[in-house]
Amino acid sequence: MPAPKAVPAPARRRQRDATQTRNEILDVATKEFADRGYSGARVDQIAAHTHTTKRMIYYYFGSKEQLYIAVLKQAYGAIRAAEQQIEVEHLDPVDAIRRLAELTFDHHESHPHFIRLVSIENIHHAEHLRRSPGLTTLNMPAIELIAKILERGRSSGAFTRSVDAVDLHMMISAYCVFRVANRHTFGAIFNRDLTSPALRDHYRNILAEMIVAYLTASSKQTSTAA
Amino acid sequence: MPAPKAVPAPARRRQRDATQTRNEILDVATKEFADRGYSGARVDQIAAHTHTTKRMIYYYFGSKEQLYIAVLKQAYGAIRAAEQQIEVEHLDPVDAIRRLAELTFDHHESHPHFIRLVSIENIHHAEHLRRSPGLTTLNMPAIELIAKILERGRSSGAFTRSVDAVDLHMMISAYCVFRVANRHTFGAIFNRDLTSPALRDHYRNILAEMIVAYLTASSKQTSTAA
DNA sequence: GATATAACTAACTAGTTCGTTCATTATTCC
DNA sequence: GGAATAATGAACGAACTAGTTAGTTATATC
Repeated sequence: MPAPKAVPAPARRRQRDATQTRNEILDVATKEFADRGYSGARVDQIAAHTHTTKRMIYYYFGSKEQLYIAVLKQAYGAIRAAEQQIEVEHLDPVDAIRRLAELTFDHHESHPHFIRLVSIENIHHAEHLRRSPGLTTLNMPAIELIAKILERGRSSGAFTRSVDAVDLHMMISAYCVFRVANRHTFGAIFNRDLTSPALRDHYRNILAEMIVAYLTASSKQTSTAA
Repeated sequence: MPAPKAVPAPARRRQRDATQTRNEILDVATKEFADRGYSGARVDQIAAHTHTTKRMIYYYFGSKEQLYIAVLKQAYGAIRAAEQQIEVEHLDPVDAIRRLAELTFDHHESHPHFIRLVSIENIHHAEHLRRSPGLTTLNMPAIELIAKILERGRSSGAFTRSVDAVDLHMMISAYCVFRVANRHTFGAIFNRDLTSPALRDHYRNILAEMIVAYLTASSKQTSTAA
């Protein structure tokens, strides 16, 4: 037994607190990287926005790149954790997939930082993601979930197509990610704020309708085989 | 005797050619910016990949930022020009919208540079796009085209929903852009190359089916109004 | 062929940026 | 309480980078 540590921890921040310092750096770095991109982010800026100094960034993370990788890891970890929470097994297939799409939509809506980091990582050809074991874990829970719903829908006859789970995930993600990631150029060109709160329900519903329509389409339109 | 120099200069490039130099800089800059992002791009690198020098970049474009804006302008111009070429008025509404989706798909497939520039511009909150008059021209031809098809589909009864042209454009773009823009992270996580030539027809068909299914869905699934 | 000017070049500068050095202070363990 | 170790800070520097200076050469025009 390593001491019960009966200290009441008096709401006071310890003068030296490794994990808190580390976490603060990570949080500030997340914002800076998401905001300015990898090359655009400035280590000095990150330091300036913490209660500590640049020296600590190098003490804890070693380099700008490793800090960025730590930020990526944390961001992906949060998303995976959220995916684990999705509970739609009790719904019938159509409602389940609709619910899943809506939850994905809401989740992206509330995590713009994550989406920006993903965009940034794509600009860099996912080189950091690829080099980080643990981040590329396949068999994500979200895919397993979709696969199960698709299977149920197929056997119940509710879904008229055989659809691959990863493909469906891509269809849903594409819509959700685009709306957040490309809102600035889209807004500039079409003068429409895709992420305006007033339009949120509208766009969430379109997504759900689109996915359900695709899965349940009557077979009349199959392919115009040019 | 220092060489006769009677060479007839056969189809020789002019030693001084303003437009060619300018265009070369623009082409090289497009690649550099698309490849490394705005902050990641190096003016010296761009100069090194041309037949001219860095001074010429400043001679013709004034600054890194103005060069970047010129690159953006050219890229958007090319896309607009391509959109003008789309000719689907002779097809019935369902085939027309399917064709439009497929053409959009193919167009994005063959212009990854443009998609990367758009991603990069979004990282920068579209600040350059917004400040460039002429780039934010509304009433794009693509939207007009979609609006016409939607109208025809509605009145013929082929389409069962009232859909906004900009929204439909967004749905199509989201799918096409995501597949190209996010292929690296998607590939790293799901071990699937979305842009693999072997899968191109597969993904193009999914898009077309999805859009057509949405527009022609029988009204049974409207909203599970939770 | 002389002249004007557009096109061009090499080398440089001022400022930035990542990363480090060296010294100091708090905390833990005995 | 004292030693060992973990955490911290101020200032520095080497390398890089956008932008400039000062001068040169090709081309068109007369």
